[in-house]
Amino acid sequence: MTLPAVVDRLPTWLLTQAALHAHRLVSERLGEVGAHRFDYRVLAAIDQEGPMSQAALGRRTAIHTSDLVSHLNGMAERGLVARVPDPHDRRRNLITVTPAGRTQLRRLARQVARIQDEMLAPLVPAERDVLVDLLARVLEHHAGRALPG
Amino acid sequence: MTLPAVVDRLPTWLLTQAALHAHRLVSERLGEVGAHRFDYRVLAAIDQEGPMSQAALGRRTAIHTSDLVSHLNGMAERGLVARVPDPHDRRRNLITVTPAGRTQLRRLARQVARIQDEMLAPLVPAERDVLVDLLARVLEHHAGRALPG
DNA sequence: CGAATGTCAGGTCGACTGACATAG
DNA sequence: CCTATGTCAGTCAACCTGACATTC
Repeated sequence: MTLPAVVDRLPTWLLTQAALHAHRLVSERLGEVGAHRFDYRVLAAIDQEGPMSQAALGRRTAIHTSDLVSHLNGMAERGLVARVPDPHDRRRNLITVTPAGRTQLRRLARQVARIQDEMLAPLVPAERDVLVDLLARVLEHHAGRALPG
Repeated sequence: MTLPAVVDRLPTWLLTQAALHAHRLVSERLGEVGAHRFDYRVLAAIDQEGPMSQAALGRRTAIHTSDLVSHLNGMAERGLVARVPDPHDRRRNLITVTPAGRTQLRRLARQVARIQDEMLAPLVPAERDVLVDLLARVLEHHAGRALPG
């Protein structure tokens, strides 16, 4: 492939292009095990922090509330999560992970680890850490503003 | 904002999130000067390498040919580029930059530089170089495969 | 009252596919 | 004949907006 020399070293370009590849990889590899991109984020968030409302889950996972609704429908149909009414706040559903969801989470965690390795194949471990640190700092800087929803 | 702790250090997550911010920044800041995201890529590519066919331009800029058609329509209407028939290959249009296009290119180059600075604000120059290097290597590794079109 | 929650209907934009006529 | 080019119509997935009823 002929890379656009013009723009070759532009951070915003490199980021969006790398993210495109990352996105494709994740979608493909998770699709191979019958999962959607969002499944891992959702399962891991609840597994780690316990059942929470859809609004809280959306904030945690940066999935827009309106998208979360239909995706939780799908995950509930596949038996991965369940909605239980919050006894203390009747507006809320507490989203819980089913046993099948926990099994799937373990499988996805392995798959996700493989995906990271594939994504960063050309970098040695120390370089991967550096990349992650730099990206995390950039992200933290921008996280304050402009998270709509 | 509450960042998703689960996924906090996952490269693919960090990349897609950072790219989201980058994308927003670029679209907003270029919109402010009446330009589309693609304008800079297109103008810079031709300015740097001379007039070329739409197919070649698409390869250079990683803009899909079918999208390029309509965007070039817009840029032509705005007087930034012109299509001239290639005398040696009657299938081709050679895309050329008009004087107005060159003026706009200079303006956009300045704006793009500002955007990079805003994007990488928390990093010192040496760190920015490291980030760019790492991303470029990752991208080069993935560039071989899966560039559809 | 004002604010948060879950739901839905829909809009926009970017990446992509498929078809086609024309030319090499 | 097979391939490349330019064009168009249209799909698909993400991200986002706006509205609404319910509950706090």
